[in-house]
Amino acid sequence: MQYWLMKSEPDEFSIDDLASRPGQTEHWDGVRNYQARNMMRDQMKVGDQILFYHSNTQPPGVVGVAEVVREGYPDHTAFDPEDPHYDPRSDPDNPRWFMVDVRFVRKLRRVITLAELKDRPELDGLALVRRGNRLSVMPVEKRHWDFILSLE
DNA sequence: GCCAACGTTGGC
DNA sequence: GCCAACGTTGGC
Repeated sequence: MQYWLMKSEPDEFSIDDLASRPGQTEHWDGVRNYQARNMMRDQMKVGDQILFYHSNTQPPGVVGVAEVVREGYPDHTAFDPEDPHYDPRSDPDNPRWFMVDVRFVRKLRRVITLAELKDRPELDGLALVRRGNRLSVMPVEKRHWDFILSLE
């Protein structure tokens, strides 16, 4: 089993939105970055655990846990001209963008803020706290996962 | 709202 | 294949 961190802007899709979806499950659509796509298409497996991170909010930080319930499949929002994530270069016969389905596991008792995570030498090497990191999907080592949740 | 970092695009 | 221009992310 592997561990991941996924970013979402709470104004767009928050941990509470996930918890209130039917089956507490939603597809993670709209990712338009090749590195993130490759991870969702090739590496994320059913049962993998996810840190749910709120970005572009005050304060940014880890707010909950989710898990993968369906492995990579084409992101249909890329085919829909009405969708804000429409990409005419993605073809149903040769899809460019992929997504996974994730299910709510739990909310943390408190937000573990980015500022706290940056302060911790134990998290050196965590992709999230590397300078300039903009990936919206990234792997998390188990030792980092355990440490982050120990801060709760 | 600013802007640094970084990914993508497209002319050459 | 290089790289300048441009767009986006996301913290602050």
